[in-house]
Amino acid sequence: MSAPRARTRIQAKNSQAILDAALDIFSQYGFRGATLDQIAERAGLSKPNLLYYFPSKEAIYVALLAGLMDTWLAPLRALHHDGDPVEEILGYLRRKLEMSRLYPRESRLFANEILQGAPQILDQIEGDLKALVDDKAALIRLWIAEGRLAPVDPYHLVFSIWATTQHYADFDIQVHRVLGQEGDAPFAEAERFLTHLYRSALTPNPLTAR
Amino acid sequence: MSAPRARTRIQAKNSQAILDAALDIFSQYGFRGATLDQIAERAGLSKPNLLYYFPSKEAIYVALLAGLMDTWLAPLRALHHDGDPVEEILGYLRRKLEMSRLYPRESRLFANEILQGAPQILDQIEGDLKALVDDKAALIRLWIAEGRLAPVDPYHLVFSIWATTQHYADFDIQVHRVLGQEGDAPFAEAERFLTHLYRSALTPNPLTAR
DNA sequence: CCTGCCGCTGACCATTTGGTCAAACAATCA
DNA sequence: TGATTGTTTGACCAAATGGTCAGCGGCAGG
Repeated sequence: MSAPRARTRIQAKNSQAILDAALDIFSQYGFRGATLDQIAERAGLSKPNLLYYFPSKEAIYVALLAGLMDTWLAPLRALHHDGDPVEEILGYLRRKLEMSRLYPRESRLFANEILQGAPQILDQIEGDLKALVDDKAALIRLWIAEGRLAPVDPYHLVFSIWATTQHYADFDIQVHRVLGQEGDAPFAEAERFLTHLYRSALTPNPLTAR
Repeated sequence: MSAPRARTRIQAKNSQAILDAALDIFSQYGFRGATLDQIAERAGLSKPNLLYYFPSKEAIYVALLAGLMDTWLAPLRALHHDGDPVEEILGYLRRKLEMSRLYPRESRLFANEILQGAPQILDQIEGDLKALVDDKAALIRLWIAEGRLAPVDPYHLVFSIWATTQHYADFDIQVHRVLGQEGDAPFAEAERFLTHLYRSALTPNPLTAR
């Protein structure tokens, strides 16, 4: 997802391989549960060679998280005042679900980081993330005041979209086993269900609209 | 949540203290990331003393998970055919949210286990869990066929309830920081929001009902 | 009060783990 | 080609980690 700054071809290739392998391992076991040996083996490199490219285990982890937040918030940033409010939010829902489908490891990495108390990204949560959500919450309140959206708590609306979409990445094992399915089929079904869910709840009631 | 079988008072007290401490640690760091020293310190016992009560780290972890699944599924089991379908599902939603409020550590332990590939509970997921969801999905389909519930995919309805309710336990740090609140206030707000969300989506439309 | 078991501990052990380093090896460029 | 820079590795290290064990103290029942 994020390409590291590199001077030579070999550097670009190997540090990318390291980050990719580290994403596999960290997203599954969390920072503490992952080992450099696991990452090195998955990357096809020796452990000392890993540490030639990154100074420490934590540096790899931080490098992964560094680029993640921006990418992760891009779908919400794209929520704009123009257009129909309900369709705007449904578009956000679709983009977020697509993120879960395309980048499940990143979603799990994020989940693991938060479960462990968000030691690395707490300031980003209180800073960028909170600011962005505050901003979009104000927009949603505006839409509600205009009668173009049913009156709902904008923060919990956003939380519920995060929860439902990331669930398909973070708990995909459970989803697949319960459904008895494999592959991306659940995502298409989820999109249909969630679209109905949010369209019902967000469409303003014409009988009570002013 | 689950009391271990014990013969003496001291056994009961200490193994309970161990399980309580282990729940703290495992739910935050996952199985691999947790250490016996952490658990021993939190339990106020020495590490050899831990291993006097449990034969291994894994045994503690398994003991925690063993009782969890039943408790975790109790709210869904309580979904019955009697009563109004919409209110039944809203009741399930409320019970599940209450579980997140009262037992956030258990929720995180479960989340961590699934993130790591559910090595210990995969068979329970494919067995008990799937069977229960299949059963309740059939009930929901019945309600839909009777026109007493809007037509929705029952599996993804359940998934979305899991996702939205467990989110407030698993991601509570994020929720609290974004809201700038502390304590249980988010749960009350979430209940209001989610009630509206699901009531809107599940109430059958009288215009299209047959 | 003494005997035997339960509870507990310090010392110890093997393995794993994050990390270092000197030296070997490969690529590049003047 | 030779000098320089970039890349890789085997050997090694200290700390952390899961686990063992002999023994000691205390409490309980006879």
